[in-house]
Amino acid sequence: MSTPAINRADDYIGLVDVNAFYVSAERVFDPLLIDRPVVVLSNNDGCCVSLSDEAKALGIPMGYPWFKLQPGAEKLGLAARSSNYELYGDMSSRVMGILSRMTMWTEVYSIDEAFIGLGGSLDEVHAAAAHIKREILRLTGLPVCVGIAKTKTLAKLANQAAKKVPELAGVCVWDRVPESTREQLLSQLPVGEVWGIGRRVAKRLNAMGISTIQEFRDADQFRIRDKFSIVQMRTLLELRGTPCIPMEEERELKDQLLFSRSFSEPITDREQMEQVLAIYAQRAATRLHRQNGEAKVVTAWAMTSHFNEDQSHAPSATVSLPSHSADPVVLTRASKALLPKITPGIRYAKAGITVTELRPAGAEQMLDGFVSTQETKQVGPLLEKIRTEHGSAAIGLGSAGLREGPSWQMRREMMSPRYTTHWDELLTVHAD
DNA sequence: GGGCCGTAG
DNA sequence: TCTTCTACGGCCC
Repeated sequence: MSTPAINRADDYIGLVDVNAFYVSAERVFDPLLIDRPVVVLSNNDGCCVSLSDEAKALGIPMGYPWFKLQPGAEKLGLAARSSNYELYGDMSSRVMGILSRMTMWTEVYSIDEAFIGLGGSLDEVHAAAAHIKREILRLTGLPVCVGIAKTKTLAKLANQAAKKVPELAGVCVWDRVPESTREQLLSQLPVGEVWGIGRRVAKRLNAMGISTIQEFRDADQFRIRDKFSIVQMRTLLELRGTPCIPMEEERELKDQLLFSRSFSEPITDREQMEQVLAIYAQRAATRLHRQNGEAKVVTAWAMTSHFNEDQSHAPSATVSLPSHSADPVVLTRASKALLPKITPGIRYAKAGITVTELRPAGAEQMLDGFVSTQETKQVGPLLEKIRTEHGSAAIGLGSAGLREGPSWQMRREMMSPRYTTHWDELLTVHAD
């Protein structure tokens, strides 16, 4: 990614985002899902994380639990898919690739969103965005909307307008909208709709008499900073058109890496928790290794369900390793520090492994004094190679080397094939 | 620096 | 049947 050295008057920020990304990705490969209400479910088939417009029209809210929908799904004509992250990840890279070829710069913000840099007059910028939208649809089959403005926060807002106002046809250049229309919009939209203003802050703002975006933008910036934080003041200034949120440099290595999963049924004893931690630590090690990183600190944690208030327990154990490592053996051993803190009988709903103080693998290797035997033997890379070639269930260390899927393993009962990344799951087209 | 909170998608 | 997962920044002590 390259960053413009200066902000010129004809530099604009675009926010491109795929409409109902997971549902749209499923529809590319299964056209029977088009024009139907469709939801994509979270891990464990727990709740809806992506909804088609038709599903939204049925009144299904984001995050609604699937077990409550399932009984009536057929009658509603509602289709569901388990989330297929391999497919979405691959589709996402295709979209990001197109964006980076068609724009001055691209900052990938999430799996389905990117900020882009565009230059020129308002009309030129609008034409460029419309072209980008058409190209993404042509090359990937995915529908996107584009919002364009002088700041990230306003580009986000413009993107929402592009989605909601049919006349805009999916592209909204904020400064091209008549001022009276913009002001009317800002005076109607609740302040919580702004990027960066969440539920808590919105509630506190409301209590101060600030309920619309317009009222927030016109509030005293220093009062906002004092009552909240610098973050909210930046948001306010961005709404006034002053860029305060810079482009993020693409980082080779993140600050932390976390692997966590909810269980399909609660875990109540230490043996099962030990198995889970072994598997999770190995998954964390695999990801760390794939990112070419190693960690100094490992935290293993577990928690009961939020919906189980009377028995709430959230133990965690942090271990500082003698030296940086991405070795599954080392991470697994460290994660066992949690076990003594597990109370038998408590119903744990979720566990996770967080690794922090990351650095690129091999950095300062010579200064480390010694390298562990497992690392010398390259156990991690070997495990990963076997998993890649024979599937992730093929091999595991210690308690993780289980043949049968344990009872707490996650449910993914309605998963689509990995059409774009596995030869044996390619889409078959029948012509008859 | 660690723990917690809030936010985002 | 009982509610996702990952990452970051800021505040506070």
